[in-house]
Amino acid sequence: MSTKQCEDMLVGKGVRPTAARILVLQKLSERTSPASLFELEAELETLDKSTISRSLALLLEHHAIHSFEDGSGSIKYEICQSRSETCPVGDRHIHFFCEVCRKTSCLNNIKIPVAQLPEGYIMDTINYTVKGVCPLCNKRRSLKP
Amino acid sequence: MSTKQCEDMLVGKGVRPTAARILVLQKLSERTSPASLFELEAELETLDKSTISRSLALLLEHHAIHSFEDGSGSIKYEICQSRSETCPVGDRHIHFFCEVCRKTSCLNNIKIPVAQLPEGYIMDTINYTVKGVCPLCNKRRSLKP
DNA sequence: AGGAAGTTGCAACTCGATTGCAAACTATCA
DNA sequence: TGATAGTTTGCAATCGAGTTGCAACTTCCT
Repeated sequence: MSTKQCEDMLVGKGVRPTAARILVLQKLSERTSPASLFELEAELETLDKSTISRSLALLLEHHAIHSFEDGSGSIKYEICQSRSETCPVGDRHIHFFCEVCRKTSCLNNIKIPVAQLPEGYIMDTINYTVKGVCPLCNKRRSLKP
Repeated sequence: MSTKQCEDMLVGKGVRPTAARILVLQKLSERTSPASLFELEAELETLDKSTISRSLALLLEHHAIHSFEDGSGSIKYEICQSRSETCPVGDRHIHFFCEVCRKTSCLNNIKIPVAQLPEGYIMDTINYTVKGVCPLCNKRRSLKP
C-alpha cells in the first residue's frame, strides 16, 4: 500500500496517522508473511523498538492489524485484509509454522474453520496455526538424510 | 491418576520415572484445565522451576503431554489423553481463552477441525485456541454494566 | 563398594516485550 | 505569531517467562 493509502486506512480506523504508525502499517502491508516485533525493528531502522511496540498495540486495538502466536516465542503481526470494520474470523486464513526453518507463512487459500461454541461463550478471534515441516525443508531433508 | 499409573505411563513413553517427573505428570493429570510453568511451580512447592521446566521438555519430547500458546504470554501444558503412541491431532479438543479473567479452559466436546494442507506440507500439530469472553465473565458483565 | 551416568536445585542469564520519563512534536486558540 | 496543553517518540531501565552452567546429589550397574 502507498503511504497515502496507509494514512487513509489509519484515519478510517480512528487512529491519528503519525509518521511512525504509517511506517509500521506500510511495512506490514508490504510483507507476504507475518512479522514479529523483532523483524519490524530490523526493517524499520529509523524507529525505536518501543515506538513500534506502542504502534502495534494501537493498531491492534483499532483492528487495523491481527496478532497471533505461532510457537516461535514471539508474537506475529499481520495487516487486516478485510476493509470492513469487524474482520470476520471465518474470512481469515490459517498459518503454518515450520519447525525446521522456524518461518511462519500464510496459507491464504485455507480459511479458519470456525467451531460452534457452547451456549454462553462469546468468540472474539481464533488462532489456528499448524506446526510441521514446510515443503522446502521437507525437500531439503529428503535430499541429504 | 495414581502415582503408580503416572509411573507406568512414563515408563510406557520411554521416560525414566524420577520423583520430579512423576509429580509433574500427576499434577497435570489432576487438573481440569491446562497449566503454565508458573502455575505448576506454585502447586509443586518442593520442585524448582528449572526442574519442572526440564521435566516438561522431556515429557513433551516423549509425547506424554501437549503444549500450546493461548495468548496469555505463557505456554500451557496438558496431559495427553490418548494412550496411543501417536496422539492424532483430530482427536484433540480445542481451547478457550477468556480475555476478561485470563483463564484457559478445555472445550472437551469440540475436536480440532483438521484442515487439508497443500501438497508438500507435513503436519505435526495444530493450535486451535478461541479467544473471547467465557460464560461466567459474560454473565458478570451483563449484571453490572 | 566404586565409578559412570543421569537428575536436581540454585543462581545467573537470555530474550521478547513493556514502562517511566524527558524531549520533541502537533494542534489549537488567543 | 506565540503560548500552552496534549500527544508522540526515543532512550534506558525494567519485567516476566523460560533456559542454562555448574556443583551437589541420586541412581544404576558391575
